[in-house]
Amino acid sequence: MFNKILIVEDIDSINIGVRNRLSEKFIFEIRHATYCDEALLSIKKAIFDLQPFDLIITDVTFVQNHRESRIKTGEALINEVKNIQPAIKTLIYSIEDRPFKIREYINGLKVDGYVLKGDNSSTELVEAINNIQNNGNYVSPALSYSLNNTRALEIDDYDASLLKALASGLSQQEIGILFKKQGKVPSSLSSIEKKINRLKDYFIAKNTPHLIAKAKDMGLL
Amino acid sequence: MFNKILIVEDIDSINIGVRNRLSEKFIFEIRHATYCDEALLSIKKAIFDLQPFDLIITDVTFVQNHRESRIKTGEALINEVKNIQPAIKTLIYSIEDRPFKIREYINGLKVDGYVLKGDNSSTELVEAINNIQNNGNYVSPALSYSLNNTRALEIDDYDASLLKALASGLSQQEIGILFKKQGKVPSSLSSIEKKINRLKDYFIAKNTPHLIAKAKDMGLL
DNA sequence: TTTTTCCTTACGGCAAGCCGTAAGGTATTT
DNA sequence: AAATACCTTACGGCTTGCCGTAAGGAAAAA
Repeated sequence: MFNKILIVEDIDSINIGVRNRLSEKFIFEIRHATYCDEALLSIKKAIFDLQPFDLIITDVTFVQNHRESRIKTGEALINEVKNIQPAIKTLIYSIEDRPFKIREYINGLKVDGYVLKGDNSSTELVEAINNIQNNGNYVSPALSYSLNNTRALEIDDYDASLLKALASGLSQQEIGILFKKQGKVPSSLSSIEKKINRLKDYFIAKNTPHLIAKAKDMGLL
Repeated sequence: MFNKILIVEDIDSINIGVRNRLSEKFIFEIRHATYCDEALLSIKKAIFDLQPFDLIITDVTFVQNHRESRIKTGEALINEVKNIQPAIKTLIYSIEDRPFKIREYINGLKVDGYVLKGDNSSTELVEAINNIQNNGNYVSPALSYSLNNTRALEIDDYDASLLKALASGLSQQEIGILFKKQGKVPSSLSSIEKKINRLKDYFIAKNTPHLIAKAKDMGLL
């Protein structure tokens, strides 16, 4: 059973709503932080006080406001938190529904739960916490379909950096030079042409600007 | 004084949070809808019952879920609501912070208030409602700076459709043909080249893919 | 009205991107 | 070990985009 959890969320309305619901359903202590640096500090202090958090619930995106936070995203926060407390359970509570991103969180970040903010999300949150308490996982039902759909999966690391290079204004030649420097292969002009062509086929894009627009729309950039 | 308000918001946590706060501070009746079609229906019914809403508080973006809603955005909702009840007060409560968009809402849509979701937003919401009750306006302080900043203002209608055409994969020639057909001027290949060039200067973009990426980032596409 | 300025259009040379073909290399299959 | 398939690279011709110059036309200033 959890004794203490931390919610990281910068929208106060959500904070109030979540706290309300969770304190109806659970008896653990609920703390919250409105930005990532504050969250990390709380985690550290809790460890020092020998009363560590059992679970951290965090959003991924935070609005940049007056107070500068070193850690900008929930993703970075989870990484840092796991460095100092590897056994902590993690749950992402976000509106982000792009499969590509969520796969990153689940497979790369190894979060225990992913709840999509929506019209039933506080109920899902309760269910997710119950699962995680029993060492299980949870992913919002609305996402299971798109996660099993393989479409975005076929874009690999190479393709991603190629798109990124194009979006940052590099010419095909410059990309070749960059990739050679980075030891990325293939790096010849010819191969880069071919790779871009494959991407255009894949996204059904008529030319490079079109490709960039589509990649942006799909959240790959 | 307001007697009855409607909140349109599809994230339940926010709904709970906002309701909580507003019912502490005000005595008016609070209803809510989780999607736009439901909201419009409530507005119509309230008029029919001779107990119309005084204020509608709505988000702009809604996640597309199982139940299909004809009206997809808060923007469209406000338009339709004002058609049937022109005197109703309107307030947008959203995370959208791109100046270009917000100008549209305030100048085009003539909303009475715009509150940015953030770590102090429920307090702002209270202040905004107080202002609007006295026939005033309200815009979140965090936005006043970027709204007065003229940068994005210099992009006119022509530029916008040019960017859109590029993002949809048209070649410069094709754009010329399209513009001729639409009676848009200038439409010559040469002028289109020049206009694109101006945009690249403006956005400090090295080439067209780069331009599209930047335009997307700034929310112009 | 005349002058000036700004905008649109046309053209030509050069660079970048596009596309097909072909050769060499590497990994996999048999 | 040989054969096959796949990937990387190279090259040439063609199209598109890029950039400067220049001429014609419309609106604004004098």
